[in-house]
Amino acid sequence: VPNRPRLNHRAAVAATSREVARLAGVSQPTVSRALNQSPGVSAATRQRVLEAAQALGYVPNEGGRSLVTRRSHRVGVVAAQLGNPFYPALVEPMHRTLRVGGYRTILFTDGDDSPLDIENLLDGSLDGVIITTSQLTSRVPFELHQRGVPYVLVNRTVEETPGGDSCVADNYLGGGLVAAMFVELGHTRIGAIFGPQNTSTGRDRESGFRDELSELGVPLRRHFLVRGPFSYETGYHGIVQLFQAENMPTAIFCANDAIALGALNAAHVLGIQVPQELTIVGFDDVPMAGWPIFNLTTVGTDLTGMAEVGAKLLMERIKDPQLLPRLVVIEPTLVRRGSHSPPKIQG
Amino acid sequence: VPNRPRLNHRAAVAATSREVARLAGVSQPTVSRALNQSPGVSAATRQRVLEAAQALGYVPNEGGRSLVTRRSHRVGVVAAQLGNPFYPALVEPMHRTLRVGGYRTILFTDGDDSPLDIENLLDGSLDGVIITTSQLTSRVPFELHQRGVPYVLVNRTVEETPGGDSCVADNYLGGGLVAAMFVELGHTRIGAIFGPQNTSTGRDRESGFRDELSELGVPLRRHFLVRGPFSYETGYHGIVQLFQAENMPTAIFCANDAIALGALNAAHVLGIQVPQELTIVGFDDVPMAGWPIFNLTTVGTDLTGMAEVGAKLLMERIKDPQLLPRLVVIEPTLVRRGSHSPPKIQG
DNA sequence: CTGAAAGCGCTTACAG
DNA sequence: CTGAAAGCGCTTACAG
Repeated sequence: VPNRPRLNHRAAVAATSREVARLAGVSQPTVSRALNQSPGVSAATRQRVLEAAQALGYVPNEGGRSLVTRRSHRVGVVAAQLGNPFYPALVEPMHRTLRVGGYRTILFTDGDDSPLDIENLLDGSLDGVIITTSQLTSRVPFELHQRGVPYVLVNRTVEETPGGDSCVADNYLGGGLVAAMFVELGHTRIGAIFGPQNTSTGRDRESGFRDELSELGVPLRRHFLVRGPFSYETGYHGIVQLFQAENMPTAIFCANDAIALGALNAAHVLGIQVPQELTIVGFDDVPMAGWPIFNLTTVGTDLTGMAEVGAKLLMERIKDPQLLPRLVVIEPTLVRRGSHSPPKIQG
Repeated sequence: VPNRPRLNHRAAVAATSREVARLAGVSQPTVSRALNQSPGVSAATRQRVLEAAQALGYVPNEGGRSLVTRRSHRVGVVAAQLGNPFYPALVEPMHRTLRVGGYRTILFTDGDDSPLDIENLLDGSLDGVIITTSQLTSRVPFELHQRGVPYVLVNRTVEETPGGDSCVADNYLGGGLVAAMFVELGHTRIGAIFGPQNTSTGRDRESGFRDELSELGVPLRRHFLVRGPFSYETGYHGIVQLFQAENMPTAIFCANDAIALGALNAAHVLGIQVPQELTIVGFDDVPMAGWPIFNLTTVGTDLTGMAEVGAKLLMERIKDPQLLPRLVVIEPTLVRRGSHSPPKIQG
């Protein structure tokens, strides 16, 4: 007798609807109908099919199903480094909302080091896409539209967004709120650590801040300015750089909370008292901003709400791709915590 | 003349290989062969096909392809709340490694509020699964094995892991390292905020800590103990609770960094000086632990390395499902930063 | 080197 | 109410 491979050495394989059908003594399409609650299946048949499916541990193959239904129940979410607390704060409620709506989240990252490969979004495996990161000149929305993939921009706008929705905070207004508070507190030596100018958030927060400051007649000095990516490191090195000069600002606007957290840490290292010696204000109000150790004054944009709205916009658009483009703007609010104060009286 | 819908009002549709074939003047299978670098396609034909594909913006439909190849190039990663800094630190390098290997990451969350639905992992849409969260008694590995889905456990062990790999830190040893340091520093009033006992990390870190302490003859007092989920809140409330009593510990072991960060924040609020009045030590060495403001002494487990190894184990197993189960254990190291010191001399 | 055929696992008209 | 047929978009033997 020749050796036969033992059964348990074979890789287990998934049962198909055909095998369920054989076990239940029905045809394969009947299995499909019974399991999908289709009308016109006798209770007895459905019962037998359910039992057979149960016995075989049957789970319908999503590939086969989506090929014919043209629905994958998967949504792509494009984010940047998850290490930036902004993204978990946004992706998590998005993921939750999508799941409740019956969609799974496929995470794509779009970093400076490894840019997003658009083809990954176009292979028919996604019912829609949420983009939370993209440069103003990105062609991704255009490509998605061309291929008929519903999409929504969250926290970003792009020059050309044909046939897609967006959900953003009024970043221009938010920047202005910070400027107004700085002036109200009596600051005159005002600096900023701005974000990238090729993103809508970077650009709008900056111009809102600048415009309001100039409106109020307070200058923003050139040598109190730093610019960099939306990251902890930008804030950290920004402070180090600004405080190497002899002339130093008393208030700094950070274009997002990641930058502000880096700034707070640098201030800690340099022995700069916040807020007594230096006011630091961020933008986004990520959960960490509320931690007592940071107690960061920041501009809140209801990230959870923004994520939920974004997810809902997308699910609606998936249901009805003909919807006209919609734009939801979230009103930012100043969250006054403990990292701001009037400037110290100077000698 | 009746109204005809305008073309640009029709939803754009993805081009198929058949349309590429027609445009290139070849048969549909030839398109497949040309685009997949299959041998035996003339250079001229390949060229024509590539041009036609380009012109139509053709991207092969992944559903159709994976149905026949039985490869989806997708890997499921099961994580808990991304708000816990541990998960981004783990998921990000995993995602990167998988992408380099040609796999996309599908993120699944498994929270206490909404537990993972195993069926989502079994519908044939995943080439493999990485599990970073699961209770000791979880049946997920067993189910995956039964359905022939390759899987790897990262940072977790489970009682029964047939046919899967795991990559974990030596949590027992790590717990012991902390105990030894506490004793070496001269602490006698030692407390801990432990994690869940139904997880391997919670259990092993606890028993390693306890065993080493008892080995060294230093008691771990019952009323210096708190237990809870691996979260910021557990640490925060743990400290608040421990410092309500008149008798207080001088050193506290936190079962992970999220707990330790919560503890540091509570100490800040209560005006407890760290490390002068209280030593706090964490576990994991997430990036934030190194931030100057926290400067957390912790047990490092090379999260990036663990993630990368986990991803590689899985990709190897996908290639060869017959591989015998492998276990990679990562040696933990004490990362001595600034949140520990000898106890203050007590009156 | 290329085309005609078969089939992956489903769902959905179409008959009966 | 249920089965036989067709087909979603691909890849892969099989002929030629």
